[in-house]
Amino acid sequence: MEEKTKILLCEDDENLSMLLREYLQAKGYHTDLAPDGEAGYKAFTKEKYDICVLDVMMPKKDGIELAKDIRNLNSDCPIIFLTAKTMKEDILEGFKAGADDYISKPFSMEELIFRVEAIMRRTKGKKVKEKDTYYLGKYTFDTQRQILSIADSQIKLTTKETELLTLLAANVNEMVERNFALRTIWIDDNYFNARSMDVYITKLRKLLKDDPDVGIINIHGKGYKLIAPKTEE
Amino acid sequence: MEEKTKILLCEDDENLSMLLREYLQAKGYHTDLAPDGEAGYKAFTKEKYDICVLDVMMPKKDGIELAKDIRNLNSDCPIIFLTAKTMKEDILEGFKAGADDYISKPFSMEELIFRVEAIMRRTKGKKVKEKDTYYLGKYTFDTQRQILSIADSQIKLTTKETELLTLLAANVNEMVERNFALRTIWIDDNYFNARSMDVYITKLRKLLKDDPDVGIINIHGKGYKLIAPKTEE
DNA sequence: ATTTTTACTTAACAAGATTTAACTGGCCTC
DNA sequence: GAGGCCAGTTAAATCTTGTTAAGTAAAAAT
Repeated sequence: MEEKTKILLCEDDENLSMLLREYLQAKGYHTDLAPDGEAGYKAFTKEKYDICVLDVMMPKKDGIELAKDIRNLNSDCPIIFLTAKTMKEDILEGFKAGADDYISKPFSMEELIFRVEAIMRRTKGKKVKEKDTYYLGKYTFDTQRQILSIADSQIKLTTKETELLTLLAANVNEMVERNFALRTIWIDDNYFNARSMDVYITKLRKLLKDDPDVGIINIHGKGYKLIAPKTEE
Repeated sequence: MEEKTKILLCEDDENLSMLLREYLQAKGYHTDLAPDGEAGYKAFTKEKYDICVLDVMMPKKDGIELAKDIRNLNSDCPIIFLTAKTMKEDILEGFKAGADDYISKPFSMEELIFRVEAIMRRTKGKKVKEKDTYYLGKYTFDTQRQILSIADSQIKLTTKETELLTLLAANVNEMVERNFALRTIWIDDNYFNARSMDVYITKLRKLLKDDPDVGIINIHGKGYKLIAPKTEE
């Protein structure tokens, strides 16, 4: 059996951390949460992780301290910091403490996934399974090239179209919550972004109309579900 | 045994210099530190360096003075300046004193590495272990000779074309941020340079149009991604 | 020394992507 | 079945990217 990549996520904002875990899970990562630096350290000593994502600002022990401690265990586990946007000093401090990368808040979850995968690619070389082509009924959707094809026509999708369709395709025949999609792709789930997402749902529906077995349905008040016939993996 | 590239780093902020050394070391460079211009000069007379990275603002003897002195030893050792972002005058002075390139603070370490490697590529021609030939679908891209070939046609690329394509090729199938590219290649990420980069993206797309599996796609508001089929290493 | 070539930048405009706005209709509750 | 919220659609506005051509400056050639 294939081993899942294991991520240790230290973040004191529980909202955020639950959300991130959910998303990482959907992407096939196993994620353990720690609400502060001390808990993070404890978790790190008990389990073997492939990657650590540490908030810089945390109670009890901040991310920088924690990173140093992790490095002291002479671990070469890659570390990604989450920092507030302006804190250039944090970033420097972070690199000194042995960080591999950092992301400034606010960030979209896609961004996090992207960095995680970039690091896994660099370090492990393998282990990134990251599906990049989905088969949806008669459609083929290449997330790398941002191309949706059916029969012999290829349609180039825009970035947002790709992001949204990727999210839906990663959860075919399962519901994706509106807010989850908004926060994943648009970062903020305010009124206007919600309208914007509506617009993109409309666009995707048009793009997907050539196969009657494929479509996006709305679950009132909850979210959307991409419907497509099951295919062999 | 392969000789390491030797870098002389003159920088009075010890935090920063230690950090840079660590990073350069990780990238396979040997780095000597000097905390001020005089120490830098002394070090330079004693050792042979492949490249000098000088902070402009330093106690005792500033980077400009030091560069002049280094040039007086009729050395052709490449020099990179570190300057504060706003100090346009420094940059002019620096070039007058014989600089090869400069980086404005704050900069990312990737940026520094990239510049160092670009210079090594230009000057030494050798010694950079960094991959110097990329295989992009049916294309072969020789960064040393600045030649892009497909089938039996060879196209000579200009310096800027080469730099941009190298940056993209070094991150195939991954996004390169617009600003990163701008700051790395054009040094400053202002409006006009951004337009200029657009122009070069267009040129590269034209050059790459003979293999449908290769292309540069835009990630709206973020950056570019060079798409190419995966090849065995 | 003058012309020619080359690399690159600036300008101007066209096309594309995304968001905002305005309006329409559906669904859900009471 | 009326009122309120949620979703769908379309078009306009805004912002980003793409393209082409003209402009500039330095290098190379004559």
